[in-house]
Amino acid sequence: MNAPLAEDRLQRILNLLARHGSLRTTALTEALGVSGATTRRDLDTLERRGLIRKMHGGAALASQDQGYQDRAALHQGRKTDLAQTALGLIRPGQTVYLDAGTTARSVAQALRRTPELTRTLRVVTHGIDVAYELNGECPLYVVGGEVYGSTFSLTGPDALDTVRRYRYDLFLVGCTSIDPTRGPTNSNLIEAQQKAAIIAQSTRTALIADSSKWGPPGFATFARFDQLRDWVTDHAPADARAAFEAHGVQVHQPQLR
Amino acid sequence: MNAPLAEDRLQRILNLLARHGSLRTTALTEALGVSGATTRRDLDTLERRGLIRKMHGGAALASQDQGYQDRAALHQGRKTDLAQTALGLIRPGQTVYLDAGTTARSVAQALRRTPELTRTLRVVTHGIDVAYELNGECPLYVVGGEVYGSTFSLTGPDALDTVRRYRYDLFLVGCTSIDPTRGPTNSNLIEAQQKAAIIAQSTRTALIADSSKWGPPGFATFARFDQLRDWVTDHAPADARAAFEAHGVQVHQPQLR
DNA sequence: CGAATCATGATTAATTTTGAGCAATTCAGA
DNA sequence: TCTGAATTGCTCAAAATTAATCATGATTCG
Repeated sequence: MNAPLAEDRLQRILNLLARHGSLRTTALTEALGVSGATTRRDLDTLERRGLIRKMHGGAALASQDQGYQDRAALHQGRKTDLAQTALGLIRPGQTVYLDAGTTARSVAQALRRTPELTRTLRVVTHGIDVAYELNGECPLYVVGGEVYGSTFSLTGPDALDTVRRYRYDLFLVGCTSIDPTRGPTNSNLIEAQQKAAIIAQSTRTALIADSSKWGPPGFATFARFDQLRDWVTDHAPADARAAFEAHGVQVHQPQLR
Repeated sequence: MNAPLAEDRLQRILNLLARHGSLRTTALTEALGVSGATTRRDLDTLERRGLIRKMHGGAALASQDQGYQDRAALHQGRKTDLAQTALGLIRPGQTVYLDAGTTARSVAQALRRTPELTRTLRVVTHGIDVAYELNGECPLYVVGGEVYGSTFSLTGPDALDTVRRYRYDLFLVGCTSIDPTRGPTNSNLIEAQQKAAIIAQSTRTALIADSSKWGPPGFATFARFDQLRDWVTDHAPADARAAFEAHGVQVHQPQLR
């Protein structure tokens, strides 16, 4: 008998989701004729590939292809929770280095919503969009350099130079992916170099990366696990959590809902 | 049967609020068919994501991002003409230093509308908003420094240092006011100092300032008239034009339609 | 052929969501 | 300012959902 292969089943899930927008796990289980465990595993892999968004009770398509802009809002919601959790690491009066990138940007937006804390900070960044968000909220320092197109991030020799001239209490860093054996990586070499330099100047470094970053090997490693003090994520798979905690990294997740 | 997911309920709340502006918690509870406790919890998470504002008895949509767009809309019409005229001074392949401030920002927007020219340029700036506008349009260099609150502008010793390390073909500079006898002025001393430093590194400097700037005495002078090569304005009163041309400054105005 | 790997299903423990009850707070009218 | 009603925040327990572990059969590879 030629039972449907796993890939076919995945495709079927995508089709069902495309038709219905979002579905409960139980509904999918019934439709596919497999066990709930398998359905959930399938949803895991689809989420790893960035094709869907899992939530308690079911899943929805990740791309906003069907004109449902709420998918973007869902994705945004997760990032917001992540950002909010990251705020918990910040103490009043600190000098915080905020990375560039969409994750850092959502942290900046979260900061703007808590002006009591933000006013007491000094924030340093090389992200144009981050600076834009935080303008006027607190003492703000922007590293100079060449703008690297898609990420709104300032890099280059000048940026490295500047970064090395100061010290930071806390570095909130993002990444492209997390290599289970080598640590967080970035697809751009120059940015990775810059992150490494900032880590060297920081008392404490916290990695902010959602669970989809775990697994796929990246290009340039910019930190060993033991250089991190915290990992802020939406969700920590068991193996990931173990890898981090084995190096003494504290794992933080959104608590309330 | 496919019961709606929690996230879908959140989206529904947003849709309802978008239609009605604000709603009582009891009305929402009834509309959603869940308990009051759940409704209140949902409102909590939406507020934590910064999407709504909760108040006693109900909730409303959070005002979206107005600080940004208000400023941009200000003086839009005239500034656009001014910016378009300024583009006439730029030659393909040049390295252009673009000032910070609302005037420079509208020049950046004009540049974005003429990608054929912009692609050939290298732009340097210390304006966060300018960089934000031009991101991805051309090689872009941003000077590092401390953000000076309201103007999105990067200043300070690092900025001065960096500025002095390079040379620019054309400096498009704005100002707070033009003192008829002493030249263009800025209300902020540090910014004035920076402008002066950029002028020293530039082959050609063009002042962009609408006619309302003419007359009122300002605070810190950053250039003498004879250091300018061009004045781009919406309208040049006779005495102003005379003052500029007496020092060999060319005056540019938008051509009347 | 045998060992190792993988996908799957079942079981159990942990987590999340939800609704209800109760005290504290806020609001509106006298 | 006082009072009563409405609203909110909180804790707790029940139900649903998910994660982790293990056993089983299929498949792959040496």
